[in-house]
Amino acid sequence: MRGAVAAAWARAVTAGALPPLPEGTPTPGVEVERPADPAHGDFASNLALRLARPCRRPPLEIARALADALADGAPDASGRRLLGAAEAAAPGFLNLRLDDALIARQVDAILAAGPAYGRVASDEAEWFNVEFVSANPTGPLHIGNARGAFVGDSLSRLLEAAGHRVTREYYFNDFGSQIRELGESVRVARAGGPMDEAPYRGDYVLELAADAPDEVVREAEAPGGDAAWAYGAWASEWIRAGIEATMGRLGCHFDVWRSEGTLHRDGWIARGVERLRSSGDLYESEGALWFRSTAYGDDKDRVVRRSNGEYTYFAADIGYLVDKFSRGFDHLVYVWGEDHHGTVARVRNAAQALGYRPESVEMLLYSWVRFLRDGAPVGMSKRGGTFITLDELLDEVGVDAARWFFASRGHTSPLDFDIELAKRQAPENPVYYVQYAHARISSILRVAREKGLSAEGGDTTLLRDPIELGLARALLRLPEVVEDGAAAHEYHELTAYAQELAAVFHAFYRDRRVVDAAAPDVSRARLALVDAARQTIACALGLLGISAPESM
RNA sequence: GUCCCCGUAGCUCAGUGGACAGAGCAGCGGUCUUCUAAACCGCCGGCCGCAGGUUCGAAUCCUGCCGGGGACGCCA
Repeated sequence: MRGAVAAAWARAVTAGALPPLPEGTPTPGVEVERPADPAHGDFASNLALRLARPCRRPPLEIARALADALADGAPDASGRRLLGAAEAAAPGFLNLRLDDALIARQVDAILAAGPAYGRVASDEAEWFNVEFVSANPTGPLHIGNARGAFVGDSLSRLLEAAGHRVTREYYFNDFGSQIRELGESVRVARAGGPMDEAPYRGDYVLELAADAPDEVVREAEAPGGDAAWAYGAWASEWIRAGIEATMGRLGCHFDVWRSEGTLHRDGWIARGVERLRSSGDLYESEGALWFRSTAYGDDKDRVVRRSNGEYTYFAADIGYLVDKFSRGFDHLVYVWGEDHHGTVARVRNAAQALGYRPESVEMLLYSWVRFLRDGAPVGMSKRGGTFITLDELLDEVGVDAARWFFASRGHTSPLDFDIELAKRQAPENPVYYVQYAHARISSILRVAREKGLSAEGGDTTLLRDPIELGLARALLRLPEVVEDGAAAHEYHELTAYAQELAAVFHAFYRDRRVVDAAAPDVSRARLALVDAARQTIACALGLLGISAPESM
């Protein structure tokens, strides 16, 4: 569509209907958007408004010239009509309407695409590494981890739909003192000691203590054995497996579980540091090794190796960068809580110093969610054990409702999530509104089958009235929602679209009867239409990891 | 102190340069003998935090201020 407008502009200039741009004027980009008001057509361009000043002509006059030029060249290369109408509107918008027959024909294309409808083939397919959650395995996932989990998985699904390849990755620390503290907590629990002396005090520590297998206990309690380490190593793996199970419940499966320990053992950290040293980005001072982050715009240099010889977390970040890029990714996405804001600059700087394109490293920071119960904030402390687990949240409000809640908000918005309110409003939640549309259509299809009617052989050229075409138009927007969302790394437009699509369907349902034994041809055409609608809703929900029930 | 995010309807949030600022929930009033009423229709509800500026046009961009959250240590 953008190309059609640009071509029309060129034709208008050649034909002398519009003056050429004066020398030295930057060419305005041709912008085409979906107007908010359907009366303004399927697409609209502000090109005339942008050309008014350089061309020294009234915008409306320019818009008229563009509309005329578009009408001249309406049939595309294959001779089909794309445009139904092109008209100028005050103050200078160019409103475009697709040809109705073309819209109706697309219903067949949607049905032919099947569940793959909405998936876009990208000209510039890239391989993304999306790293998210990455909570240390010192306790079960809690509601504080929820947003990162949903954000990361929803984004991954969207990128895949847009034709990219995605590796979902979870990074965890099985190396540092936190694991030792976890093990110590298990030891204290087994010894029946007072838990308020243990570093971690949640109920799950008691469960771990009770479930520790004999061989772990033998190793831990052996004379001269390192009890904290032995318990910690076992417990952290046990917890990690639990995290994997919780994520599986959300429909999220990580491709790679990367541990900081293996990063050290496999030499990635030393390798990364060495590369920075040879590129001259490191220096020693006060016995510590520093990265010259200020050379890349940071406000201070950053320590890589402490004076006691230990690598910092930042050093692990450096090694991890080298590790990730060595695996062939084009693009790294880090989904982090906003508390990581301070580490963004140094990691990107390190990537640049290592010779990677800075644009290929993206940090997606999400804002905190304030969890409430009947208006009162829910406290959260992993060490103190006073937290609500993600599993408990899912038990209470359900996977579909939770996924919708997080997917329908931009990740930079601070959110309030009232658990009691979410449960109480569950039936009114927009996610059920969308699912209901899917169930309703499924029901129509069932009824049709009982009456011997199906979409099979439906002639979509019979779809001509505005109600039918309005629904068909709504269906056609899915691919561009996917494309735009993936390009912007924003998925919440999908929820808005799904809701709107459901609303259009519900209105259609009110106004047009689908199954009518007296009019089998119309019935079959409309069955094709609603089946395409069902499929489109299922695709949109699928991209959000939400189920599409056949009945409710 | 420096930096980042946010401030839009009673509540939770979309909209981030275009055509009258939207949705859901909550509230009020209507609609089921007919493919699922978890639906539909109508009403109520906004100095888009405040003040300047840029623009043909600003909720959107710039500056300052106010309010909320967060980050800044050779910490992990």
